[in-house]
Amino acid sequence: MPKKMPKKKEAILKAATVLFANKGFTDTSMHELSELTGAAEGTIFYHFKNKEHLLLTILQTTNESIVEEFDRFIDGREFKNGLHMVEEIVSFYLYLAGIMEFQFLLLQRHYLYKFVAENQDFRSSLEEFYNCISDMFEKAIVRGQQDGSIGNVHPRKTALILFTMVDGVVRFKNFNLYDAGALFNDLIESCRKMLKPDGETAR
Amino acid sequence: MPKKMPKKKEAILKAATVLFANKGFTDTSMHELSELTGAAEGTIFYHFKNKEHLLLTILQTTNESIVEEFDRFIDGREFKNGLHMVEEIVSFYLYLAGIMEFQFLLLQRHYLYKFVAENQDFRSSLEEFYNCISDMFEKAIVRGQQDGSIGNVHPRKTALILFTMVDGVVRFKNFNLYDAGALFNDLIESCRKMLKPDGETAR
DNA sequence: TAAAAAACCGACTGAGCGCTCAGTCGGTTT
DNA sequence: AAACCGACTGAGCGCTCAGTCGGTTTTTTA
Repeated sequence: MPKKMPKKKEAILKAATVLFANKGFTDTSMHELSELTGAAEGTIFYHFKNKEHLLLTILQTTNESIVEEFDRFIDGREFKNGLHMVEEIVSFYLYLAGIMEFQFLLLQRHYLYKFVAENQDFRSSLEEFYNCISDMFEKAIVRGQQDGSIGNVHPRKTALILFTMVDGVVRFKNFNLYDAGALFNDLIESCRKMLKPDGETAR
Repeated sequence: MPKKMPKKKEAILKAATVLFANKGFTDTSMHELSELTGAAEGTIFYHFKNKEHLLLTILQTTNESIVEEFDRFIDGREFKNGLHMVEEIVSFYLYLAGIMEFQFLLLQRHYLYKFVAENQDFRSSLEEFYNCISDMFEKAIVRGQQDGSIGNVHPRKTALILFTMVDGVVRFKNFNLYDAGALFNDLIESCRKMLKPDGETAR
């Protein structure tokens, strides 16, 4: 983790994350960013060579901190079986999406994909995030199939479906359509039923 | 359905739908739109009083045609039971999201929510769309619980989870992350398992 | 077929944008 | 005490944008 960062630089990164997530890239002006942080416009360009590079920096730090959070989560925990691990990943994803609201919102915004299509650095960061999540689900499913807590499903495809599910719930929450919390129990229950071995009775 | 529309007006609506969906609202310029349609910039403002009103018109026609498609789909079909109906709705949603790619992409773009928050007309259109889909799922679930094809789940909440699932898959497809088609069979199978009555053996 | 109405045109405007740059300032090194 | 440093400043430049306006062409109507 990079420490010792100039005050203004840190303030700019923080404010820009919120603005880029809420208002979008083009709809956020450097002037607005300068007013909000108390930094002069020139200061922003002193720290970041241009607007796009500011976004890239935000995307990279966001990706790093999310991947790091998940690594720490997986390492520091014992899961009694694969199914339980899936459930915990879902919970933790929703938890993180709550406390890192703006970062997750940013990752879902479609304008990122213009940059991803044109810039390798953007692509790398975003791919790492997506792979991190889907690999985690896949590992949990494979483990569950070994210990018998999960039935005979296609690990990769089912991992992707789980990912789209939690991602969809987060999107609904970010769009202020529905409260993710209210759906939590039913979501976990749905996952259990989706994954449980054939012929078993639901809990 | 409004017929008899001036040639250029129709061309503008069509092109703007694609541009607003792919590039976003702010990143689409009226000049670009004028070049692409062969209409002069003045013509655009002759038909639509400003850029925002052009977007609103697109949102309204999009919403109307999607709701209409679903109404026709539900009316013109017999479902052998509630579960089957859920499966068919999921299929049809994915089918529509394929042939109306840009309209669905537009509906998912986050910048819409700035307008929704500030403008009642935007809000009405978007709410109608979301209610149409979730109500349909809910009705199918309730019917399934009556005919015994669906187990004891919370109808509304489960409807929302189904919605977030298909919506999530469409988003992954629109982001070019994964192919929705490759996930189709596993998605339907997941829905079946999620919904099936307790104690039954999977097919 | 002439008049009226609707559709269309494109040069133009001024506000706002990203970004530059010459320069200030307090602290460290030489 | 001179030289150098990174952090920061804000006026200003070149340019793009949404929206306007006075005029022309096409279509409808009487």
